[in-house]
Amino acid sequence: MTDKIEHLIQYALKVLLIEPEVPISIERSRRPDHGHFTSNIAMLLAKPLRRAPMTIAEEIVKNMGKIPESIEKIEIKNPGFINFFIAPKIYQTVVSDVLIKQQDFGRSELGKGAKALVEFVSANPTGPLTVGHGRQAVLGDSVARILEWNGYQVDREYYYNDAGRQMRILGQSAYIRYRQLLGYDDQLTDEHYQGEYIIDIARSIQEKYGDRFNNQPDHEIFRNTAEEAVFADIRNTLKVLGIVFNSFYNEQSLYDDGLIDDVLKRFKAYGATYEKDGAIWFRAGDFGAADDRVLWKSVVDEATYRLPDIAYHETKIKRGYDLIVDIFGADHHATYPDVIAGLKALGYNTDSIRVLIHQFVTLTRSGEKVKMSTRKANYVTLSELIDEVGKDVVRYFFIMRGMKSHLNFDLALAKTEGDENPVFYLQYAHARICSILRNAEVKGFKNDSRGDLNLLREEETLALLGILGEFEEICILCGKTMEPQTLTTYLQKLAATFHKFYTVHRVITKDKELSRARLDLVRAVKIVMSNGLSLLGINAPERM
RNA sequence: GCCCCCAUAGCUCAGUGGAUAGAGCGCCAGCCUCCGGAGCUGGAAGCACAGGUUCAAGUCCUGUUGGGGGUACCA
Repeated sequence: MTDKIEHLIQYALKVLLIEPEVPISIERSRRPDHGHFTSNIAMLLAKPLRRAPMTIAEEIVKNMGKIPESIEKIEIKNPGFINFFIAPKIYQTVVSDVLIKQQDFGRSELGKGAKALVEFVSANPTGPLTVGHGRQAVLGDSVARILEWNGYQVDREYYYNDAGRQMRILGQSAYIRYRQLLGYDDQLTDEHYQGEYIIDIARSIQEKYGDRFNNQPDHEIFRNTAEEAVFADIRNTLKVLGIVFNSFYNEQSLYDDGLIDDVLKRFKAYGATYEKDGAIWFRAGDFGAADDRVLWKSVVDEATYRLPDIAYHETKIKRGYDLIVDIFGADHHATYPDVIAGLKALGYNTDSIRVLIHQFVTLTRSGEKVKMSTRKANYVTLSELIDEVGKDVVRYFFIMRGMKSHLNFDLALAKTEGDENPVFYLQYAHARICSILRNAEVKGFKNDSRGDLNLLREEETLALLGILGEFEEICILCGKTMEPQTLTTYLQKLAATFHKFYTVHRVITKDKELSRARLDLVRAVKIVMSNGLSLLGINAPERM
């Protein structure tokens, strides 16, 4: 539709011998009395042409040539908007479009089959996933789903660090708990992981091997058993949320494959490093980052996390991904410029990398803030949260706010079942439609019989048709911005418009023709709602 | 000190530079002879502050204030 309108405007501009320096923008009107689409072209041209926008608008409208039937009316409104009113006939075709495409309605070819890698969660296996990880998990998975929907070939990847200090401490924590089980009075320090799960891990070692590893604090069994147990728990939690990764990439393999040495060697060869105080520094400042950074420590003979991070990202490029999406929490926002700088130093173009930074989750319980720290173990785990409120509510809560906003997760509110939870509003709309359709079947309406869509013309009905028509562009918008929250806002609007329609108009009436048309309409709403929810990984229930 | 994010209704949040800023919760007043009242209708109530850019600013820029996160040879 916007194509047609743009064509009309372009035609008029040609007649008027105006060459616009600005792109012609056509938007959906926000208010019904401003038509369905609107253009501000006259106002944009006012300055270069040095003429009043109203006059320009009038001339454009006068010179559009033949107006297609699909456009019912064109109005000019102060201070120079050109408003287009679309014929109901055009609006009504959305319904048949949805019914034909079914579960594919809304897909786009934005990505043109390009390979995309979405890296998210990437929590080190030192403890159960926290509520904070949950936000990232849901965000990342939703972004991945949206990209797939828009024609990308998407892989989900989890990167974890199994080579550094944190894992050593994890092993030590397990050892100390093991010693305690053996009856010694070893104590954990603040540095260690305090969680109950460490005791379980220690117990499993003790049950299997007794005191065989006593006095062997550095034995790999502690670290390995802990890592394995924690990872099994993490995978399980993610699975419950409906999140499945294509690959888990571990830091150790970068060392094993010699990639760390290789990157460092090239850095040195390119003169991107220097030595200072016995450490090896990267001239990150020369490649767009704020400050130079240490790559190789002097106090211990090992790399800082930046070096493997850079090597890891190089593999993403080498593995042939056209789009690389990194999802980080706000606490990591300072690290990605170093990675970008590192890749630039290695000679790569980094335009294909999109870094999405999400803000923190503030967890409140009975009005009190709960600080989340894996080490202190005074947190609510993601898994506990899912158990209490269900997967759909968890997913919805994490995605219903923009990623740049701090997310206030009120446990008390989330735990209450019922109408406080906005996700039910969407699911209810879907279930309600299913109920109508069941009812229709009982009354003898066939599932595949189509009605005369021309009968769909009341105010509330046209509003619903309009919302349905927006779905495709919303999907594309989400694909570009990678902000799934736009979709939740849309689905809320869709549900609201449907509920309003429902209260005003009966779907199944004595008028068979009208009933058939309205059944088509609600079937279309059901499909769009279901497609939208599936992009967020949320169920669309038939009954509630 | 420096860097990043945020500030919209009593609370939690929407709002692709456009024309009268929207929801939910809470509060007040209504709507079931009829497809699911987990719904619908109406009411009170708001863009932190000060400049600037623009025909047009909640939206962009600068500053101020307030909150969160960074700024490590932890990740």
